[in-house]
Amino acid sequence: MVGGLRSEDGGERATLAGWVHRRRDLGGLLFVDLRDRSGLVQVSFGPEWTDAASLEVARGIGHEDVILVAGTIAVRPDGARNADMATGEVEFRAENVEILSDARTPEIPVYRAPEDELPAEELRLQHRVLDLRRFELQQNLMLRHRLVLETRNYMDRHGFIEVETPILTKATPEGARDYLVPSRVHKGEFYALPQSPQIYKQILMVAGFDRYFQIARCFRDEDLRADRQPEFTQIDVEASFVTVDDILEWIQGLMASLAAVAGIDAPLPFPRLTWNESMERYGSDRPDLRYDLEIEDWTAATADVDFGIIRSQVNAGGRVRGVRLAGGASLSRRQIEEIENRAKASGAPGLLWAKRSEEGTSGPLGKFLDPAHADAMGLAVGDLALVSAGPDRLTSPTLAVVRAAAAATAQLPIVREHAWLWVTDFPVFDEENGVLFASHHPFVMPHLDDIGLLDTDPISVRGTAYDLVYNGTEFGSGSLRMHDPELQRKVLRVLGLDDAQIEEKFGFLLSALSVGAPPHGGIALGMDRIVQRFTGSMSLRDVVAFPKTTAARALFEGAPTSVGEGELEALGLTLRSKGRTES
RNA sequence: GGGGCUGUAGCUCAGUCGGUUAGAGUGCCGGUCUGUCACACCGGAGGUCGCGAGUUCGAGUCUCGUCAGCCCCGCCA
Repeated sequence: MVGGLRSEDGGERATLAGWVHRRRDLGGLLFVDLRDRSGLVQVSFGPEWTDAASLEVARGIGHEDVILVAGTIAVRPDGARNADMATGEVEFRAENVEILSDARTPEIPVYRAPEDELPAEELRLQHRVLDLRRFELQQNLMLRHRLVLETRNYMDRHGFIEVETPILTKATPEGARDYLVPSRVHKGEFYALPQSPQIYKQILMVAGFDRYFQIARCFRDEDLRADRQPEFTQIDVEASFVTVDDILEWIQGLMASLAAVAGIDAPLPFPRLTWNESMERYGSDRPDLRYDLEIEDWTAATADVDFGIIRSQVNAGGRVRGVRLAGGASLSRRQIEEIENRAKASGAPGLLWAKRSEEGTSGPLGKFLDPAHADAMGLAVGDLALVSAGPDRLTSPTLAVVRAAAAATAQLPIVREHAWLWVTDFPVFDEENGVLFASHHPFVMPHLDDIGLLDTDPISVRGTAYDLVYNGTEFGSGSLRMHDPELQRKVLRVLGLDDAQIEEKFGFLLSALSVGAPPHGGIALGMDRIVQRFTGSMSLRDVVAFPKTTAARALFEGAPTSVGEGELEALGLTLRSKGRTES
């Protein structure tokens, strides 16, 4: 490993191998920066210590060639040391050299000068083998390895065993589209790739593997984003005879261990908020708590404000809520508009605001306020209130965006650089256009106190579900599960499934739950996302060795591809149309 | 499915109002050089301006379409 050479190693004979990162040919002397994944070291060739034949070979060395050099590690002469280089005290004096592999001129450079831009991502993905030689990607994948290793060690220390579950499986009940794999033996039938090992891990609980985990590959056939890949890796965990507290303690311990590997703070225990509190105070179920800014309820404070929008929304049962930016009155109209635009971009109908100065209050809402109102809202001179009036369903997401945008625009101070949070007691159900659906997945154990509400008011049934949030990103999500097949059946019925559908989709789970199922629960954590955040990468593509593009293509290996008639026929398939331009 | 941005030499980019020979840096090839580390210096090669139509006397530049990459919305319960 070349990157670890130091002056103490001076005088030692050695043989080094690696890639030619950079070369400097001075005529008589020739320098090569030799690279492997540990770093760089300067190899020097000169007539005084390199044999003549090797000197000739060295002249022909090109970028990215793989070479083998034998010689001595030498402390560099005075004035020739490089303080910017970890190995800058030493150099390797090559006595002879062998080119193990001749590289063609690389399509994209591995070496980059300090100011150089990265090549276009399209090219970096096409020539992934070269891009993966980049220092940053090597660091990312090495950290990823250490995090996976620490996960396995931690889970093992806590008595969990890793069990592999199938990749060729049955369509799972998550909401995403499945990747399907045609069966050759059973023509016309398909396997699905797992969106998660959810049902398998529950069945493992019934089978008695009371503490399970898996570094599990999952697949979802949905459109992609910077933080979404069609295949991704979860730390999947399930345990029997446990409480929510047991799981949260194990997992926050795991996160603290992983964070320590990455050199990130994770003080235990992580704070907890119920879903209701989180929505009330931050408008979001994954608030970014790096900065302090909370939503306030100003319905009472504005009860006698004679402003049409407010009165009509409150009369319709809505509330007046908003965030108060201390000193925010200094924001320009343009900055406020920017916040408003971001709120609108995420579906908000509009945003009201009020500034308070020595002269009084101003702004679309401000002009309807008198000093007493401003006092009641806690709005001091110099403050800015950003306000949304309406039903919580609309104002919460709006204010969540406003909160984030305002924090960015007003450059609110970061009060904690690493903000960990548990959000608990997610509702079991959600609804859109009058249709009820499972807000997490349909196996979440409802709170025992709320089971009576299943028939009367399902929307208010709280679940034993929790999310792990780091700096506003959801790292993972879990719950206790229903181990009583009758309760499970009931929830599925509430979701609108009839008995035939329940049998077809969940029969094997219900059957398993009927042979003696222990109470159990677990969580799934997004490994890629954790590595992304820990490395500070902008994209998941920088923490996955061979990622897909946003159109789900693999540019390096060139997938997907069309297949021949013969292969289709063996699978019992015919294509309706060929090629990408027909639909 | 929708919106936006980008596409010029191997790579990173510039290219004026539509104008006749499309440039720079780097890389590549050749040469000089014994302490460089973004080595320096001299010389050279390298272009389907993503692709296809259209407008025009004339298109890298304007219009339409299309492909690819990226970002966002929908979607991912």
